[in-house]
Amino acid sequence: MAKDYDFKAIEKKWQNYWYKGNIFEVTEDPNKEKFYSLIEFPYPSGSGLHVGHIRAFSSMEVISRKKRLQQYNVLFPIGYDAFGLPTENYAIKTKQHPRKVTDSNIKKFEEQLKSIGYSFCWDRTVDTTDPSYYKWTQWIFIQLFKKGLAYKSKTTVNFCPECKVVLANEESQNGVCDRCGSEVIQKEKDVWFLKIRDYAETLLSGLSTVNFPERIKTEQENWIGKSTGAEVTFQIISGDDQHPVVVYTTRPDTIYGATFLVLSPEHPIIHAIEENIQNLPEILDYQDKARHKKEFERVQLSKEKTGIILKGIKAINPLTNKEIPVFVADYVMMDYGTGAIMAVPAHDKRDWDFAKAFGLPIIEVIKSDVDVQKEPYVEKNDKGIMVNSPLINGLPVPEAISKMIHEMEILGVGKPKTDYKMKDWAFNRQRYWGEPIPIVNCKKCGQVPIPEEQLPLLLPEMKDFSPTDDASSPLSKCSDWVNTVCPICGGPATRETDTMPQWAGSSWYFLRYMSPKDDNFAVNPEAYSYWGQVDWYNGGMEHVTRHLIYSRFWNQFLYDIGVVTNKEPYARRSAQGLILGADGEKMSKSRGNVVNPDDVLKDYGADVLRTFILFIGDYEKPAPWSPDGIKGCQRFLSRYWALQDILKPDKYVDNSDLNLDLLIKKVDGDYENCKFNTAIAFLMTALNTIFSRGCVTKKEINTISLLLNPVAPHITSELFSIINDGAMIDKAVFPKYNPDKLVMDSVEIPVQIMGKLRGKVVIQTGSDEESVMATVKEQGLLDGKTVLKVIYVKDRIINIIAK
RNA sequence: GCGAAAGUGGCGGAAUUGGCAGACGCGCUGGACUUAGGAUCCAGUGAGGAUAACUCAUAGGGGUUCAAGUCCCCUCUUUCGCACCA
Repeated sequence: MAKDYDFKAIEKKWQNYWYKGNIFEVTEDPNKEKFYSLIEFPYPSGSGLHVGHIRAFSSMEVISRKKRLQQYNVLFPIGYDAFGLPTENYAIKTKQHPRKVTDSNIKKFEEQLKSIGYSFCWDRTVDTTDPSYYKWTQWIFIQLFKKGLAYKSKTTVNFCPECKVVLANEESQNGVCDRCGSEVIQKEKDVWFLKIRDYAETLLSGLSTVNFPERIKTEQENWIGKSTGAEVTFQIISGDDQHPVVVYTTRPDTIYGATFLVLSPEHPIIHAIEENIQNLPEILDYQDKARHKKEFERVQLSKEKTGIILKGIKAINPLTNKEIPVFVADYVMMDYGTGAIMAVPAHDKRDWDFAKAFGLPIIEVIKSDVDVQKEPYVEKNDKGIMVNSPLINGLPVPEAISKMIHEMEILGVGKPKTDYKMKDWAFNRQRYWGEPIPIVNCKKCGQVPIPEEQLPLLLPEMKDFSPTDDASSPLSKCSDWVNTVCPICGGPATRETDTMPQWAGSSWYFLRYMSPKDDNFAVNPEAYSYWGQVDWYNGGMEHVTRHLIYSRFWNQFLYDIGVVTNKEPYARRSAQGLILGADGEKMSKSRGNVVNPDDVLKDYGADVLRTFILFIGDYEKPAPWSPDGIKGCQRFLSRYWALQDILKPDKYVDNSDLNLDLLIKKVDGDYENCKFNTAIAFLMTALNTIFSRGCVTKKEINTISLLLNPVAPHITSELFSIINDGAMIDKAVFPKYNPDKLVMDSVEIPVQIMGKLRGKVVIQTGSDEESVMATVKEQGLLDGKTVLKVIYVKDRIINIIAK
């Protein structure tokens, strides 16, 4: 009998072999095919690794180890996305420097990751807060600035009074701060933006060139929110003057049904025509109220339409030349389209609600069975036919749209227009622990990027980097650093005191891994030409509309300026599901259902933890942690260990019950498709077969060891070396299956009579219908019935229709 | 409201894409070995039925088919994403 498996000692032994020997480090080797597998690098929080990380990393860990055994040159790097608020807040609270906090957190993460046995290329570790890294984050910002893709503009921003930081729209959904959950308020500020909207089209079209799950593509498409339509100019009559107001519509074909115009409360035209607005005080009051409603409130209170007519003001429908009333209403948003709409109540729910509330005319322009006076008819299938629309009567909607746009162009009142929901990326934060924005403000020269040879622009050393109450950056308190000279004219100038958002460093880290120590390039061109695209990137669904879009944007920009040669950074993307607490709820400290991986490691060891996290369920779906379930994986691995006790020379073993070729095909294929749970289930079944047979061959142990090695590398390394006189499993080759040997000689198939299961017969593989029927009769399954019809699916099933 | 995905034993989940529903694991029941069992091994385990034949079972209802968890129609539920987007 083999000794009990001492996971503590054996896991330590192999980790030493891997990490001291640096065996996962790779160099560009043109003779070997490369494989670049990437995980989302962690934020090194003080609480350390959680089980969610382990699920997220384990998929690419399995793929990386498997690809190495399959003789690929595998780049599987690790790093830390270490700028950010929690570290800074913790540093302030504990009166330490964030640098110190970050370093000790990173150290802890590294120890934990190594104790799980991950096969990262440790020599390539990057840290976004390292000046040698953020030098290049700043460099990319300067390139964006030089191309006019970084600009500063005054806007109202979402401000979290708790974190004292400006938030992007993505970080303040539903009007609450993403981080602390407190209510966001609106504040007027100068804000840096990156013109991601300029890349909306290529971000959209690029999706067709990559292998992302459909749900991820859909989410990104929705986020970008492309719509096509037209801009149409209405003239507003204000006293003796006419003012053009442009509306955006996706349905220019319905313009004959446009019976009123609605302006957003913020629309600038209101100020221009205010002398002719007879009920101006009422309007000003409404504007004021709208301003105090936060954006999310305007959205949430959408049930009731409010608005006020502009008395004394009219607009002209440019197609009918009829006068129509003009309203201001907060259901129209200033930041989408043009901030003004033509309302077509017959065919738009919101316009219809508004028209009903204000007693406005409703004119049907698309034929339907619906009485549009009673409910709006919203066209969905593009099959409607236009009515009451002189220029386009009788046309189906799609043709009506293009004809109408054409007519509008002739009349000079409209033109085609494409719009996007996605807004430019607010790119600054008023915090200390981030990359300083490398721009100097000079009274004479304006905004001047600091010369590239002066990068990195280091964060100044400060004693007190707590946030200010007035929403300006802590860096503004550091006057020595703020006051500088203009790189162009040499005159006095001041530095930008804001820092970049946390998304900055993570937008290009996958490139830095290729040449993490290069001083001359963000990414070394030679290294890039070898590693190129990330072959497979796994991460969370929560990053699909932020990090994944931002980093695609940066990569596309770097492609445009010739830094990289692939337009898309990631060839394939997968996403793991959440690990929930044992109660099926999201893990959280307040619920007390958090599983600490260190405890699991202590009780079961790394291999069991790794196996279980992959066996727990469908990789892409959420799965509750099961404290009992993990025991099944522990038993599985100890049964695997016990294989050595029943090892017999090949000639004494009848192994016709186990098809190794099929096993290889299933396991390999399941790994490639993220079906880790079923891959492990197949290996369990193989062990069940072997143990019920009672003996095992060396070939079987070796095949199973190699198949299982990516999941449980320690125990398989050990057993492989025991069985093979000290040979190293990482020098072995992953097994290949023989396609000719996938089918067994005989197969048992079900026999159905009248569609009901009535028995089973064992047949030679590939038998024809006659011989199967003969077997069926032989076994008396027909019971003297008359056969009317037989449906036989080869090697699968036979169904007999009989009386 | 719009869009997407999903609903299978006590639980996590399988099902070669229309072909034996419940693989694999947990849990549970009985047994063996044990001073002991939160160790290990063996057997059983969807429900009903005399533990037999058989019948019923994949959210509910209808349909297509020799054959439906899988395809079609309707209803319900859940999760996720987007949301006064013009």
